[in-house]
Amino acid sequence: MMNNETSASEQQFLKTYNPEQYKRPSVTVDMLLFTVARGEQKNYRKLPDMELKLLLVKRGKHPFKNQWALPGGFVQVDESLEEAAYRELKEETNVEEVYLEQLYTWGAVERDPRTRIISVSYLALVDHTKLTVKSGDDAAEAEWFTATLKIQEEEKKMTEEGFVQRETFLLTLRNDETTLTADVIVHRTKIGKVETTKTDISLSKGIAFDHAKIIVYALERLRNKVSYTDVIFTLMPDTFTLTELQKVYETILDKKLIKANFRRKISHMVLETNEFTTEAGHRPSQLFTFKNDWSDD
Amino acid sequence: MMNNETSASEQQFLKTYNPEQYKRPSVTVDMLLFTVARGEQKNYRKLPDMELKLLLVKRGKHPFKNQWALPGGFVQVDESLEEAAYRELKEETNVEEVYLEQLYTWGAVERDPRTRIISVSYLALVDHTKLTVKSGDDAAEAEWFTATLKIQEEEKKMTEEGFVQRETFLLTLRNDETTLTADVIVHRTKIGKVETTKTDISLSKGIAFDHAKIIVYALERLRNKVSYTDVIFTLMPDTFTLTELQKVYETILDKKLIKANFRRKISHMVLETNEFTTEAGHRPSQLFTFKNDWSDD
DNA sequence: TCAAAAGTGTTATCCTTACACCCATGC
DNA sequence: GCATGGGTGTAAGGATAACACTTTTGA
Repeated sequence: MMNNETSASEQQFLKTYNPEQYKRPSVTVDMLLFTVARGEQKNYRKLPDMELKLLLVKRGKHPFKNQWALPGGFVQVDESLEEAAYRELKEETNVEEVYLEQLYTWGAVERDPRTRIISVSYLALVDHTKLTVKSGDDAAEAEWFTATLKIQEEEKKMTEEGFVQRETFLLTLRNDETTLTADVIVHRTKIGKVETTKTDISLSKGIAFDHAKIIVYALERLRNKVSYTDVIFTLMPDTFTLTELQKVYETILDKKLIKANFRRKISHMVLETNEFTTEAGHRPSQLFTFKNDWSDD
Repeated sequence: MMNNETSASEQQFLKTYNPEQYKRPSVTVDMLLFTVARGEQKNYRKLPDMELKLLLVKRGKHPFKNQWALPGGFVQVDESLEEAAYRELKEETNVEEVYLEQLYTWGAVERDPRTRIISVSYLALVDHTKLTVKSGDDAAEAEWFTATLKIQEEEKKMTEEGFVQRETFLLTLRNDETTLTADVIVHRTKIGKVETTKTDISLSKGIAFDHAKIIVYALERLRNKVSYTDVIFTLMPDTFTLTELQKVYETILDKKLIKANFRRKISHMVLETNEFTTEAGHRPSQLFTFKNDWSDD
């Protein structure tokens, strides 16, 4: 890191150097890459649940050594944010088809104990059947964790001029080997027209930096998006049964749905195929595909 | 700017200086501050329209000298993004009660012709009765412009694997002295699971940088937000008539609403007062206030 | 008197919700 | 046979959209 010699370009740089201008934050891109995969099958009849998976990398150095973090890296001067995001994706996986959306930009001063870092977070959704995670070539080990977000407590008090709300979430990221957890408390306050949201991590086991916050934010965004867009299909394989689709909705929304109503609601977004599942221990079910042009019917 | 002397802290800095690490983007915060104000009254009976106003500052230096830009500035190392946003607001106005929300982070490489800049944009909404814009003390002149966004053309073609969509917007920012316009074209493409949005400014008269894009983005976000939240009330004075409220909805949504239906829909979000308007050239109308606790009924 | 807006009522239609029922499979 | 899921029907309640009508004011 230290450098005693002075190169020509460095000389050039020093000529126009103004110390004040470098007292500025650096920018990283952090990636929230989600997929869906079947959980374990309890018996020959019962269908497996669909689990939501998030990719994390193990940190090799301090701070937060041996804890798990979101994949990410610095944005270079010659690449746009989207390019940096795609670069991150390519570094970790072989993704070709991916849904990518900018989530939020995190800018608290003490986010990173070393220096001032501003992180632009991106949500990426992929179909697990089209995906393999690269391994080995990067020093960091990357692994999938099953993500669950449960609301523990919710409290809302109305005040003279607004309200004070507190939601307590339990975030769990589980693996064959590892279980990471975090208690995340979201404080929402409204005084007149001023609305403030403050998110605290009251306890984080094994999740580096403020990444538990970011993951909770992403999961909440995903919950919202799923109910008013068709993003869910970016998580599905080319063909799927309606119950599989329903189960993905259910894990993301963390809520049971009524079959008949669910099917009516999504019927205009899917297309029948002539294929059926077999040997499932129960009546075969028809396979469907996403109907690209559902929005104009 | 140039500096020939070398201070102690600078010496210290140079010891650990690594030129590569400074090839990094700088971060600014850009502010989209909106209010609502009554337009001109056509005759003694007719109610004035409600106009959506945006605050812009005139650029004093190159690039884009004499063009109008969003108020904004660099994020310092010792302040969070929100702090930087509030600082910007305070620099331009006397706002106390303001709704503030992070919009989007803009990161194209050539956004600023001078250096690489990443801008985090914030949406701010204020009630104009509580607001005055500071003037004089800053070199830049700040002024309010009436913002209108009209869809000129819309085209959507379905393809094998997705669609190609093109929307053409005409953005107009009007003042007593100045009229700024921009043609903004939003290309939305979907190929399989990859959805891309590319926004181009085909013609920008008097609006600096890529700020026309950002303003269009903000107006679209405002349109969405208004239809599923209660943000609209952050733009309203303490008391208002239902027709005033309806007119604000109509200018933001750029769409006429049916009175009876509108009133039913928002009835649970407002509270009657005992006051009425007078001397309006027609039947007096009751004044209402925002009902803070509408969400739990 | 009358233009302009304030304010309310009616109806058809659609969407949501909850629940009930029958069907098909493979061990 | 039966557990498990596949698949459909019905009815109540609520929200939405379009339209029509009455009331009140001030120049």
